[in-house]
Amino acid sequence: MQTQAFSGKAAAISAQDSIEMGDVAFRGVRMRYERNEEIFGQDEPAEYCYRVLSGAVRTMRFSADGRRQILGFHMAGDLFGLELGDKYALTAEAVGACELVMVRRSAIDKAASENASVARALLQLTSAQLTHMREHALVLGRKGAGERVAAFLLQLAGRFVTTRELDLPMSRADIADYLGLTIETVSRAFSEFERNAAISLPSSRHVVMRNPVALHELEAA
Amino acid sequence: MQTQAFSGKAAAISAQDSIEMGDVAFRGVRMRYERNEEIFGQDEPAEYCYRVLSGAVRTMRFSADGRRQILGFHMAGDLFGLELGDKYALTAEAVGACELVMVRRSAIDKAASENASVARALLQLTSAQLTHMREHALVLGRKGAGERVAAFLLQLAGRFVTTRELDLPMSRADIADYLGLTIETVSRAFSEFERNAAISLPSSRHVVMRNPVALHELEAA
DNA sequence: CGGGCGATTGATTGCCTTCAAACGTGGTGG
DNA sequence: CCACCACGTTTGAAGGCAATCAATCGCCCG
Repeated sequence: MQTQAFSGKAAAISAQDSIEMGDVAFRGVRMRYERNEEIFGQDEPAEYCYRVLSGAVRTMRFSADGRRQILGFHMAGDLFGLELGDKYALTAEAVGACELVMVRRSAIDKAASENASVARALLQLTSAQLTHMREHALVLGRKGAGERVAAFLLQLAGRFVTTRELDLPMSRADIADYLGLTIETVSRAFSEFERNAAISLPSSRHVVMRNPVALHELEAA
Repeated sequence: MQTQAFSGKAAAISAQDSIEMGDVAFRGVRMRYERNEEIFGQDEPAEYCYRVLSGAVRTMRFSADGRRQILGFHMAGDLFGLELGDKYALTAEAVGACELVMVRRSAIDKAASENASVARALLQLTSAQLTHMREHALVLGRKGAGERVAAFLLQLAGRFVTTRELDLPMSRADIADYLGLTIETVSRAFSEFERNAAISLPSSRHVVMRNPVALHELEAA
């Protein structure tokens, strides 16, 4: 097994190619995926777990007749593909070109059964995802179109505005399938926010938060 | 600490008042709650974890302006209130009169850090909830009213129809807030299913699956 | 028998989707 | 280097589905 002790910044250089969980850093393989390339598919054997180095990844589920629901976007630093079962429960694709580290799940599973801090980190990650999905269920079940888009922007901005600039790695179609809307409705919401001076859109993928307070109000409307 | 070794059916009688996680059975206190009574509220300190003995419990989140999203229903045997943080992330209420067992979270946390099987059971539970929320996100984001109600009935029926009879512990309002719909729309869907001979409704809380295949078709429409 | 609450049904409204067209931009080949 | 094409985005118009508003029904309990 390729695990090794990990001690803070001392391992910073090699950490680039590893995934840290609790006390353990798992050395992995660096991979590059191109725009819209599939990383793994639902029901495939779940052999690997991934961390994003650069770019963005979307995870999603499909309904029987092909409708797509995006469940999350994963950016630099985020882990995904951590399933408990032996098959992936969802599909992952590269939003744009991206670099990932992949680590064998068997290594992580083994470590988790031997090392409590790894087990705890696993639980923490799963629990964080659960919290995110619960919040998202509230958005999908009980919010209008404008509120959903505002919530999305604020979520991407890290909820507390440090920089007011925001680069969207994903298309309007991705945003729509994440928010349970259509491309057109998402686009109209952006346009409306621009008219309200809540944001400005120098380009379709670049958002400037002109008035974050207004966005917060739009979210809870 | 009130944990004790648990060895299968030998402990069946006392298991009534305990919660089993992995190798360990946590002895708890039996509680009774009346219809609509709050069991715990969002942001309250998360002191206890619960198991349902009888009746049903709903867990939910509220938006800033008070709209309610029910995240799950918990029936006999189900656990709820297992949070990682020190506060509950959601609110739990009794759907109808119900009996619960409650166990101190501190006991479970301690056991989890000492016993890998408990830690694993915790992860398994959290992961199952995550899977459920993902599926629910697909329903909320991408399905029409009829499909949502059909999916709800099939989910309650355990997805594979053993008995065709179904007793709904919850009101139309609860179903509506679970599915992101209104009471009226849920009611209309039930009526429509009855007209289609997919179900019959001897009373508003009692559903007979007359044609499960039709329901499956309605779900994916 | 009367009161109250949950459920059903009907009529209308409104929001989001659908359908359709135009716009802009980035990339490619002439 | 420019023209053109493709694709993502925006905008407009019309339609549909679920929400809202409103009234009645039915049942449980007092």
